[in-house]
Amino acid sequence: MNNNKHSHIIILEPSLIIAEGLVYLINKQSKSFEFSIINSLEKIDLITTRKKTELIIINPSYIQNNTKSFNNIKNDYHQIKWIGLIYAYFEQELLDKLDDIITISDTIEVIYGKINKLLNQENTCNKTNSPEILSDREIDVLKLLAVGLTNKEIADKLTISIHTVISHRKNISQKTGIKSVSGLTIYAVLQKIISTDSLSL
Amino acid sequence: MNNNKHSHIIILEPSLIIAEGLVYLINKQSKSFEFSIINSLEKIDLITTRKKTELIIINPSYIQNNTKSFNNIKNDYHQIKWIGLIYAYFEQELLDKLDDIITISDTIEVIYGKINKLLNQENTCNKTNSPEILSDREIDVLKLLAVGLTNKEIADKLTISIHTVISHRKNISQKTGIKSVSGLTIYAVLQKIISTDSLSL
DNA sequence: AAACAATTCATTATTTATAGTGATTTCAAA
DNA sequence: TTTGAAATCACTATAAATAATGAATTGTTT
Repeated sequence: MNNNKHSHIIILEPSLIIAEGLVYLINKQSKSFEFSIINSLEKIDLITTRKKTELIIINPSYIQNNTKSFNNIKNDYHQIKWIGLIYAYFEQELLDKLDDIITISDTIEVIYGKINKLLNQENTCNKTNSPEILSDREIDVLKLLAVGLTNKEIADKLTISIHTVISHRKNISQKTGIKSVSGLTIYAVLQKIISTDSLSL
Repeated sequence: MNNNKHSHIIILEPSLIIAEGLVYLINKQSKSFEFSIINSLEKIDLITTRKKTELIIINPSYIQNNTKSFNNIKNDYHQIKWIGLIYAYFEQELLDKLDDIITISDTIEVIYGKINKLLNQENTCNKTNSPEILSDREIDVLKLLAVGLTNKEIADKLTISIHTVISHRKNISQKTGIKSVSGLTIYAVLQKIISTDSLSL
């Protein structure tokens, strides 16, 4: 168990609902943490200069568009542990950059356990087995396909032409050997490219 | 503005983080609400018998697999308003059953505004399109659809005409509120109508 | 007997998806 | 520097799915 008084945790999460809910629940488990809720990677610097931060709980979307900044911060502050807070689908490659992952469906016990585990360990790198057959863009397309969008809708969403979407789908089907939408959907679920959390339970 | 003291709100959301975060933020705006956080449709009955509920904030996944229960509750308690709390993709048909929608990215001002708007209006009924469980034949069709067969192939397999298959599919989509093949596939998986083993790779 | 749900089949018009074949640009690895 | 993968876009022709309406038959249930 973590005995440090007032370990400092930064929460980087766009939804205030989620951020405050997390703070509330962790506080209910233990008063030994101090929190800063922020909404951009850049603000990490401001906070860490004033206060030693031990853990950052981050919505991976902040990394998605700022991989460079993220890597810089990670290099600057080796001691900081990173936990991904996820409630949508993210590429496995993205999640691999983090030390651990929690989801909004996790019980507070699980979350609290993971936090303490990270704060009390020196180093544990995790590597995962991602098939990596599909390219980034193909995964983008597959994600949208698997939630029911048509080619046209996917094109609009990704701001590319429908021809490109069709092209990607051709490649996806070739690479995976799966032609049907239903097959690709199940593939996406099994590969954790999409989540059924939203539908289950 | 809502002047009722202690309006009662039920929150039906699997993620405690989100539920508690929502309560925290709404409370910060106004102390005039009382909350019950629950995790199944069935518990609505228990609570509403003891306390008059005016609003239910619900994660639509609870409806997806229990459309029947949902409709029953909606019929039993006409006065209750429903707000969907979404952070994943849901079919529009599903969301149409609700009076309004908030997302976890919404600011508390937006959320608070929507709650008050609903609580202060007398009636804005939106009709429900009575969905029921699928018939035997519809399940036959869904099974084959969910493993990737085309309508024509399904027709051949069931030795019926393609018109009949299309007819069944129309009914399936109406009953479930799910139009896309991928959505129906996930539905079939979650309903254990098919197993992911059949297509695993 | 009347009402109803389930199953079956049909037509027409329109929208989407698929198959096949190219092509250009960019960027990283050999 | 050549090679190749990734991402982008295009054209043609065909196949498949959907929407809107309609209807006949067989069973149950009331």
